[in-house]
Amino acid sequence: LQIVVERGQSMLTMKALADRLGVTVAALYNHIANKAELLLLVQDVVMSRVDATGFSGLGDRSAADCAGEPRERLAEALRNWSVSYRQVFSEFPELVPLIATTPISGAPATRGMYETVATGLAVAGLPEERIVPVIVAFESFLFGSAMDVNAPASVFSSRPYESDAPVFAAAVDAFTSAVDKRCSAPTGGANPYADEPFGLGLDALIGATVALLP
Amino acid sequence: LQIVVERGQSMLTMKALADRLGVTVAALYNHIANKAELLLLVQDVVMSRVDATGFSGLGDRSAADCAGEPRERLAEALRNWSVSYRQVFSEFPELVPLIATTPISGAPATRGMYETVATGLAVAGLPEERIVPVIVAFESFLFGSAMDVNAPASVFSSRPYESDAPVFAAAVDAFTSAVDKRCSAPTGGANPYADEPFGLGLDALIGATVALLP
DNA sequence: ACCTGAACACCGTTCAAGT
DNA sequence: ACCTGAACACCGTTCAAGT
Repeated sequence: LQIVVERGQSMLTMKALADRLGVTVAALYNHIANKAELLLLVQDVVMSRVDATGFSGLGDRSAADCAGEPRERLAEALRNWSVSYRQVFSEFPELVPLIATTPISGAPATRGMYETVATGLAVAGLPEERIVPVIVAFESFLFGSAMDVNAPASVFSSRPYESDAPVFAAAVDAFTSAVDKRCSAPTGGANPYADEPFGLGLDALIGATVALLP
Repeated sequence: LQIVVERGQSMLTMKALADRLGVTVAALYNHIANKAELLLLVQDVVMSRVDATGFSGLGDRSAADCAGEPRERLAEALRNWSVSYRQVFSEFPELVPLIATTPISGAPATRGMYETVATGLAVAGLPEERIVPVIVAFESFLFGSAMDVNAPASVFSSRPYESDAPVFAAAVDAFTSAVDKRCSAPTGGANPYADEPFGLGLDALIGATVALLP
């Protein structure tokens, strides 16, 4: 029955909408202690959709056809994982603040993902005490980026008031018109203006991470 | 009277606690349209506490005693701004998701900060169409970092379950014991384990930004 | 112009009572 | 073991009525 509850990764996460199970609100409390526990279950099923498989084959030095040198392969794994991570959580923006401050105790899929990523970083040669800082730095950026995707495309539209911020307004115009010119959305975000900042920050973090390798 | 309301940057932002004004909840609706408008006012007063003054003197090439070369000075301005930004919003974590997705229309202090930062980046020589992406990338990281500060220090404590994530658990141990050894908190965060990831990501973003200068 | 009191629809949670 | 119905304390919002 919990499995059905977990399927309710859909929006709002309100009990009223969890009544798609054709059940009273009070009945839910026979299966979960409180809403926090429900959100933990949802968090874990959402986290399980993040693709961290790129970190798995990082130790295979024997294969002669392994793509590129180790630095390149780690960069690729970090990039794919980050894109997937942002993609998944941009669909559940209301979960972001919760996940960012929630202990992972009792969330098996979440722990599994951390284990995969940590293992990949370790076999790539990252010093052990740097693994967690790297992961946390990436996650901080990814959480913020996921929220940014759900910002309205007009976050910076201060059109009627432009006069008191001319330089910034000009920079917004220069950026938005540059984006409008090349129409394709590289990482497929909903907010077209969110992709370039994401790529810029992601490249910076990846570059700094591979620079930590011996 | 609104000024007094703005003073209520204190926690909870609930109307019930806004009754420190010795007034009924309903009376508030004579001054604001709804809670969203109130939060906009709070957002702006919080944003006004972010220190962006480091970007102001960036154009002074005449002064012979200007500290270091332009790249160094921009890096310093970005660092001070980021530390202040994270510091301020780590005190109001519940505002972060709101601010990250709220248009800045009608928020004068917020617009003022963006103008200062944008001007600093422009005079430093950053191409105009890169200004907004850089700011957004920084903010994404800063929002995530601010939430991370408010995560319990034990976000990664999966003690009883360690067995199924041995590599990650070892990495957590290596990191936490390394932090515990050097007791000082560099940026003064509440969560001592949040400072190193923040510094790591911040250095990465700063490095990538100055690399964009011609 | 500004405030109060009462009401409304919502939310998370509890609990006695049923089967 | 699992569900219901009713109740509780809370929240944001509205509105008639006061001064």
